[in-house]
Amino acid sequence: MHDSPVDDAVELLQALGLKEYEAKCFVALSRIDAATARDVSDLSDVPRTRVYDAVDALEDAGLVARQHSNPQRFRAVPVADAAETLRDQYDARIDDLRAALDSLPDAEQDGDDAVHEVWTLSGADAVENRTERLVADAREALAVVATTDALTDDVVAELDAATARGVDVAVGYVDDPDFDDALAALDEGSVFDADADLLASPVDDAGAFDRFLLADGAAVLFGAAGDDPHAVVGTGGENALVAVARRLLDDVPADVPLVPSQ
Amino acid sequence: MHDSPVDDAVELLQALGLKEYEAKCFVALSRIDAATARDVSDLSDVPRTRVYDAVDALEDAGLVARQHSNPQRFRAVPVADAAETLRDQYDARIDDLRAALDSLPDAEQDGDDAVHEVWTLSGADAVENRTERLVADAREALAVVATTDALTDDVVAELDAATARGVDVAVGYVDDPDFDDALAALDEGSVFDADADLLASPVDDAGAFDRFLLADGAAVLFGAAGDDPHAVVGTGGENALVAVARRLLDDVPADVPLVPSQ
DNA sequence: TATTCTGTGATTAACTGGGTGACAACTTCG
DNA sequence: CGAAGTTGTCACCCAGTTAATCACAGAATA
Repeated sequence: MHDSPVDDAVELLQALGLKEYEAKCFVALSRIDAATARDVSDLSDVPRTRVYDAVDALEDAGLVARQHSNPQRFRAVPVADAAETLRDQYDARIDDLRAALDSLPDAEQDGDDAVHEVWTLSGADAVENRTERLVADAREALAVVATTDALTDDVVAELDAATARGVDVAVGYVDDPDFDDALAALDEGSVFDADADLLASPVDDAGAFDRFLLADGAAVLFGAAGDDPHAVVGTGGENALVAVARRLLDDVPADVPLVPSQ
Repeated sequence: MHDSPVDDAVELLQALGLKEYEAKCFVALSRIDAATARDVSDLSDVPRTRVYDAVDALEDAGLVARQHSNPQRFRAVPVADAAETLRDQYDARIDDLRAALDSLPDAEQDGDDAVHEVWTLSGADAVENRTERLVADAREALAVVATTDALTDDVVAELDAATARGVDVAVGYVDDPDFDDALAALDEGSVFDADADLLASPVDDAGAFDRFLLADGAAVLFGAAGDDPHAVVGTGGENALVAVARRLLDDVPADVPLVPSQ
């Protein structure tokens, strides 16, 4: 069963950094035109004496307007404006963060350029971003097998860009009616016939992967969606993962370039 | 004096919801290519035994990749990817929030349509959004006096849209070289010559305002930038603020429509 | 084998946030 | 005007979280 919209909104606001009381007060105020502290308390189960604290914070965050009368009356900013205000604040913080991280003093130590390393990565967004980056960083050859779900617009755009800059892109064909649509933007010549079961076969006991990339014969990525989205990435030509990758692509036509043709 | 970039980044990450240890570990990892728990501890002042907890959380958030060896090695996702991942997560939450708030059950009680009310609003983003909304909601007449800083692209776009839908828009001219540029998109006929000191005069002891809007003779907004960005908004034709508004616009040419011509 | 290091767990202290009550100032109403 | 109720501010307590430290078994290294 599903939570009520009220609880949903409260939880989301808390996830966005508001305290429980603040979230409840804002939701209550969003359901009413204007209200006193008592009204808010009755509608939100927040103790009346604490409504004032919560509303102070909401006012500072730009989410509530206040009428300085006695009794005071509060009003929530319109939903669209509240969402926009929150988005503005987070965008600003993230921009600042980028700047701060970019200007971080380096602390490099051992130039330990290990050639064969295997890393794991968690989270749907992280997998998506890493996938795009791997495509964007490909220099000469790129093989991809992925479900239609994994081929987001952004990924396809990166594949396009890779083709455009001269990378040999080979996208494995998966038996899915939507697959052709997803790749409409790509050159047909770069699509080959992949084993439909390839992605379904369990590589480890965690489950099946939904995408698989091999770039320049040196960087590999296996990505899994599902409850626990994660990816296994391998870097370096000596990597054991590369062997696995080659093996999985056994049935690729001979003219599909999987490694740099140097 | 200013904090170091390291401290800045740590604070920003905490503002974005990370714990202190998580933030410090991520910053440390961002300064180095790959590192063991000990390396991270040395570089971040986080107790070594707690680096593991922190990195677990960072991995779940998609901000850190892990090499499952002994000793384990950790690597921060590239700055651009990290920022993108965080932004994706917040955008998704905010979209969900909008949906939840839109489907909130109403709890209207007293149809207490007070005609003269004065509200205050805090925060630069909230003021900006409220300004845009007031312009967007104008139906017949709109008078604006603002500094060039207050006339953001979005506000000018809204002014444009208002003119396009038949609203009589009157923008007070402020003596600023950039002012003409800011209003290049607007019809020249809608710009009048305002008293340059109008915005500088202290209306209350909080300081000067940087924008002033009067819509349909019924809605008023005074906005102040500076250390404590806030706005005073008045709704309803009977509002005392409207009188103040009219008084401030004494020197407006007679053909500038300040109230609906009904 | 001896020594050092890694990774996990338990434990404590400090802090934050939720929850309750006291109380003076103010409003309202008889 | 006085009584009764409401409002807004504070102080306080308690529980859950998080920072901080220690103990220890297994692994790696010399």
